[in-house]
Amino acid sequence: MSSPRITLDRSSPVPLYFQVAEQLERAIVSGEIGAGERLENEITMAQDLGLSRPTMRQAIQVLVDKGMLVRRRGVGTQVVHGQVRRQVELTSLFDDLAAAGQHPRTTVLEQLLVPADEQVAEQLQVDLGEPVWSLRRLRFIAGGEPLAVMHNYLPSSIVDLGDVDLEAQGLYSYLRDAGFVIRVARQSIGARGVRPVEARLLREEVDAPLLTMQRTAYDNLGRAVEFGRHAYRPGLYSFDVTLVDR
Amino acid sequence: MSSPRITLDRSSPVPLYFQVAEQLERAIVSGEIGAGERLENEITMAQDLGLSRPTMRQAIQVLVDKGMLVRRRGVGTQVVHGQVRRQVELTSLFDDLAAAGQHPRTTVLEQLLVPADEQVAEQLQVDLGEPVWSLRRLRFIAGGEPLAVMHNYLPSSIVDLGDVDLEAQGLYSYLRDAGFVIRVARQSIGARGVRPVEARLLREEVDAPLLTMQRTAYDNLGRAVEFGRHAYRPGLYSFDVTLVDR
DNA sequence: GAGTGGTCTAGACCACCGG
DNA sequence: CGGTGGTCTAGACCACTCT
Repeated sequence: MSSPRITLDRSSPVPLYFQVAEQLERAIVSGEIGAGERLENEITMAQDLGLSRPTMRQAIQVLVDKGMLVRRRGVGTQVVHGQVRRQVELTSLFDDLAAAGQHPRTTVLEQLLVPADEQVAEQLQVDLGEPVWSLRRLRFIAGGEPLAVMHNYLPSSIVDLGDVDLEAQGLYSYLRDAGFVIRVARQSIGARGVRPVEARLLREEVDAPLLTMQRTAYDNLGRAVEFGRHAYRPGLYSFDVTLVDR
Repeated sequence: MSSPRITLDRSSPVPLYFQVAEQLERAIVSGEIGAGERLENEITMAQDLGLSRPTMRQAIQVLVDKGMLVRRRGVGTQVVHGQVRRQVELTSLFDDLAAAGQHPRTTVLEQLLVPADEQVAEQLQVDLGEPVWSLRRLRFIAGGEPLAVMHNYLPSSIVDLGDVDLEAQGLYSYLRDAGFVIRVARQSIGARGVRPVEARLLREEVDAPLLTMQRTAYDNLGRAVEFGRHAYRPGLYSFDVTLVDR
């Protein structure tokens, strides 16, 4: 039965439930609360912190959703076994790698307006043939090895990529700066053989397998903001997903 | 501004927030509430249904977590654009396909106790060399085409696979029947070239790309129940994931 | 300023689990 | 049976967005 020390700052703009969730998460990843260990019950924890029970529950729910805690009615809440993996999050590969301490380099191969093909039109909810930004980039990891070919499409009606330097910053980072709040993304992950052009860019053999990802991202207005077709070298990248039953 | 008709059954054991979420989801999927359309505000909806606002919020939150709704403070709640895709859920491939109306056939290639190798021992939290169930299966889609080679490992200390017919039912279905409640699973999705044995089983060319998935599943006690290394034919299968920022 | 979602409180009753 | 999480109520104040 574990009860890590948690401190609250009621003058902070950070919500109380989030402060609690953050500190609980730190206690779990640091090992202060070990795998399989049980937490103090919700009501006691709430009282100890001077919080109401719903607020305490909200804090715990955050970690349940991350797959770090498991609740059982009548029994209690405990830490899931197994090492904690970093989650796939709503960032581009650039931010992903930057966060992981890598220093990714990017080459822009193409950045221009093209007419939307059928799939792009459908995904971005624009008319067939309507001009959309086409952005093809080659991404390298720290050592200079090519990692991925990324092809993004953005509706020209809501984004202007004309003057943006996407070798200096990631696409998602730019979109955030431009005021887009990405809330939802739908990804489909598959595999296929490398194509000749890609083989040259990625320095792969013919017949090499590639990991592919298609993604459509939506902002907080529900609009499709970006659609991408990407190909990764499978030795250098994989997608980690945590599924939680609720 | 849309307000679908929702009926509540207060005598039902199904939670009220869930009844609301279900009916809202149906209204969205069916198109009764169109993409981009705004919902009535939380307080009004709650009053109309005779619910408290927190309960109404909980119902909406379910659909926000599924990536179907987007909330904006000061503005409202609206339906995300784009067609709704079926989610990856905590079921085995068998259940997945069965639910999709396919009738998968399965051949068990191997079902015996083996000593845990390093990766299995780590994932299942058992000692190196400890006996674990090794289950190798070949899965076919309706037409008889081979779809995937699946290799699962289960700790013999908590599961007994000695007498189980896993050609008749899926692994996850069996685990549920045996009292295991799978709550969390961590998956890693990648790609690689087909191996000779697999090529024969899956009727693929040499050098064909395969989609791979490793998964460790945990039950509601936080214990690792199953670890699997699987390979899929990419033309026949892909992983669809919805990411939601919260 | 009016309207929205975001957070928080202080209770209540219930369903389920274990001893 | 006692203890736990699951659900639900009826409010409150705040932050943000739009007009």
